[in-house]
Amino acid sequence: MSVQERKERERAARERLIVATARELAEQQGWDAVTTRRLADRIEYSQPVLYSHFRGKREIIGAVALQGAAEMAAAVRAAALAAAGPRTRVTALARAYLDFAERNPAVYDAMFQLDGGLAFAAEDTPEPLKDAFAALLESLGEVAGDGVHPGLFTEVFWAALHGLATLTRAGRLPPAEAERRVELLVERLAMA
Amino acid sequence: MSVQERKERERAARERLIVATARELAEQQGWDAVTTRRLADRIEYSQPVLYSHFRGKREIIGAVALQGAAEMAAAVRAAALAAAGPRTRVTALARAYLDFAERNPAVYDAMFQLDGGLAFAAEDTPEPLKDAFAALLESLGEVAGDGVHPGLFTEVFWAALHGLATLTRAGRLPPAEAERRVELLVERLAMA
DNA sequence: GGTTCGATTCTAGCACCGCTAGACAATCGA
DNA sequence: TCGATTGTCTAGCGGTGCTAGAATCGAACC
Repeated sequence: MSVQERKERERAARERLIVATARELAEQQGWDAVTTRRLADRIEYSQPVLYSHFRGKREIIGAVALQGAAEMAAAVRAAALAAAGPRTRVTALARAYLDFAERNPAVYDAMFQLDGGLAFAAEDTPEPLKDAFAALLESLGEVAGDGVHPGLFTEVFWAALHGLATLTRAGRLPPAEAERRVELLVERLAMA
Repeated sequence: MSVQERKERERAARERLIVATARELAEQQGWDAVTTRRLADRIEYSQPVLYSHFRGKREIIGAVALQGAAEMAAAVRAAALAAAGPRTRVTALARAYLDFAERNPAVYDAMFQLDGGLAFAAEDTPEPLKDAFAALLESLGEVAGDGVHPGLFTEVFWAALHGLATLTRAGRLPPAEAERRVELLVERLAMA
C-alpha cells in the first residue's frame, strides 16, 4: 500500500525533474540543444525512461508550456493587481507579459512557437492555457470600449503583444524603443 | 568566353530551381519535409550540389524568405494603391498582409519563424527585407497620428499583424472572426 | 581527333537525431 | 526462497545535416 504510494511519489518527482531539466536546458542553450539523449543524461537515466513519462519530445515541450502558462497567468495577475486604474492596469499587464517573454524565451517558445501538441481555442484546451487567457481578459475586458466584445478585444491586444514579443526577440525590432511601442499600443487600443 | 557565360547562366538557373523546389516542397508538406536528401532528389542532383550553392539548409530558407519579402512588398503596395483614403488604404494593407501569410504559410515561416540567417533592423539587412518594411511604412506612416514617429507606429502595427497571422495559423485564435479583429485593429490604431 | 587536365558531380560516410525492441536486473507476493 | 512482475538498460533502426575523397565529365590544346 504505502510502497505503492512511495513509488508513485518518486515517479511524479522524476517527471517533474524531466520537465524542469528540459526547461533549464532550453533556457541555457536553446531548444535545439534539448535532445532526448542529453536530457536523459542530465537526469541520470537512460533515454527510454523519458518515454515512460511522455509520448515523445513534443509532449515534454507541452509540459513546459503548461508550466509557463501558469506562471505567466500569475505574473499578469500580480501586475494587474498592483495597478490602480484600468489604464495603468493595462500598461502594467503589457509590461508583465513582455517581461515574461523576454526573461523566459524558451518557455515562451514552448507555449507559442513550438509544437507542444496542445489544443488551443477548443474544448479540450488544457486548463492553464484557458486560465492564462482569462488572466488577460480580466484586465483587458474593462477597456474594450463600448460595443466591443471583450474576448475579441483581448485577442487583438494579445496578438499585438505576441507580435512585439516575437519580433523583438528575433531581432526584427530594435530593442531600444520597446517601451515606447508599449505606450503607443496601450494608448491607442485601450479605451480608458 | 561564351562557354563561361553559359555555365554561369545554367548555374544560376539551377540555383533558382533549388529555391523554387524548396519553397514548393515546404508549402506542400511543411518545412520539416524539406530535407537535403529530398530536395536533392527533386532537383535530380546529389546532395553536395546544394552545398555548392548555399552554405547549408538555413541559407536556402533565407533565399525563400527574401523571395517572399519581395512578393509581400508587391502585394501590400498593390493593395494600398487600389484603395482611396488613408483609412481604407490601411485596411486593405492589413488584409493583404494577412492574406499573404495565410496563402503562403511556408514562405511566411521562412521570413519570420525560422532561422534563415538573415539580419534584421541592421545595416546589413538585405534590400528586399528593408523594402518590405518600407512598403508598410508608406501607407502606415500617414495614419501614425500627430507627434508619433511613423517608423515606430509602423513597427507596432506590423507587430499586431504578425501576431494575428501567427496566432491564427497556429490555431491559437478562432479563424471565424479574423475579419472583425482586423477591423478593430485598424479602427483603434489608425488615426484617420 | 585524341589527350590532358581542371572543374564538376557523385558515392560513401560521419556524428547526431527521435524513438523502440528485447535483454536484463531488481523487487514484490506467495 | 522462489516465481512473476515491474522497471531499466543496451543496442539498434531509419532518419537528419553536412563533407572528404573518388570518379567523371567537358573544354582546351597539340
